[in-house]
Amino acid sequence: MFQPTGPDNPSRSLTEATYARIRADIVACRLAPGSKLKINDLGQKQAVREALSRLTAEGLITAEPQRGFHVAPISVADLQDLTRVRCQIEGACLRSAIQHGDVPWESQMLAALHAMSRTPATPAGPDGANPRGHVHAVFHRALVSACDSPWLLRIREQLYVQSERYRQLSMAKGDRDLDGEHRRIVDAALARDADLAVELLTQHLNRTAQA
Amino acid sequence: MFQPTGPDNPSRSLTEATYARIRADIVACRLAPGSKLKINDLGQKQAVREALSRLTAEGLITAEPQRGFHVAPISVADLQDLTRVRCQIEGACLRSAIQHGDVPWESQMLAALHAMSRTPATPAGPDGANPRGHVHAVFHRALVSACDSPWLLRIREQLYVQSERYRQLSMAKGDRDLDGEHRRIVDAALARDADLAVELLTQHLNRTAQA
DNA sequence: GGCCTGAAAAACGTCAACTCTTTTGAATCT
DNA sequence: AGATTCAAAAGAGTTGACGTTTTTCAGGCC
Repeated sequence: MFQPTGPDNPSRSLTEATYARIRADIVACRLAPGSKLKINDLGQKQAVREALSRLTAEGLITAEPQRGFHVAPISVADLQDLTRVRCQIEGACLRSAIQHGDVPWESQMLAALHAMSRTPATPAGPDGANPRGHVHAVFHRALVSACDSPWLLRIREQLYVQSERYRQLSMAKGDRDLDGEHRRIVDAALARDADLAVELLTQHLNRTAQA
Repeated sequence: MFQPTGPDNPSRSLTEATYARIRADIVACRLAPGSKLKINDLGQKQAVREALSRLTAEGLITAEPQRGFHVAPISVADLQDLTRVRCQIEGACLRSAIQHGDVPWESQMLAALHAMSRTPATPAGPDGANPRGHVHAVFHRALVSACDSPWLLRIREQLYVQSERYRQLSMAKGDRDLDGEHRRIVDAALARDADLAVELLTQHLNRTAQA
């Protein structure tokens, strides 16, 4: 039979592909927050329903029985709350990573830092791929990759995805020295100065939320 | 977040009901950790698939394409990690609740405390209903209900469900003064002594994890 | 006896048709 | 005009059947 949709089809199942596509559309705000999601327009019904169910549990979508699905709304209050919690969680992850980090961890951070400095802010490919957003996610993940708590990392990932939606909207405010901020965080982490690193990270997150 | 679907609460949709049922079965360990889940045995296929998808995103189930679903495994390492993170999250929730709590919050706590002291540890109804587990969940939710951070509460709820699975297994160790521990936490909360309340809560969670 | 081979059976994923609820909009009544 | 009612349209939820992949297990080979 035919293995559907997509120029490159790495996914094994249609459901998986549909899930990834809709999720990317939400995170990139190509699907407006609060807007209604019409199942029939999104692809094969079954696959879509399953994908939306997963996204519901993830907090990117809200569901009401017999009334369909909506993209989760956003608000300044939500951003403020989200940022505050992220500072706590990411901070805890970073502390743990600094305590347990080994050489591969250090290498990963530096590699991600370099990749980011060499990736210009391209205006979003038409296929939906966003290289800048991707390296940014990779960097922040590398920063905490040595954290020894799977649960903390899982929560962190969940919150990061949420923040991505706001980040997409505040783009173009490119007057910040992002690379410099990242650089200083890495320096503090390499020096194993947990307090300083967490402080810098907190400032970084709070600054990002100003938009 | 989630309203259990009992016999008296017929859910509007089959999917919703199936989701609630399977979830309850996992939390109560009627579905053994790590065991394979056969879709055809669980009910109508579509509803089951959708329910399992949601549970996957919630962390109660693992999924591998073309290979079906498994109940998420449990381990001592996972319990230790989970407990550590829970102390942090529940602690943060409790601090916020103590800071922002009003009279209705105080009332809720006392009501839940009383309900628990009057609910004996019944040996699990045949319909799956577990009154003791329910009032326990209600109490811990009431404790932090005045927390002003929706995200913290959401994370807390997620982690609580996970811990419920372990709690089910460690039942019968009824030689602890649970009501007393709960009582002391409430007293500290009412006295607005955040440090003491969090300390007592941490001890409470850690003791529960000893099993 | 242990191991590889391959066909049958089970389970997973996909699809199209059907039913029921919600929504919409036009005609009617106050 | 504004509100109300009811019927048609749209969309959500459910069902059973179909194709594909994985797993099982019996038979043969080393």
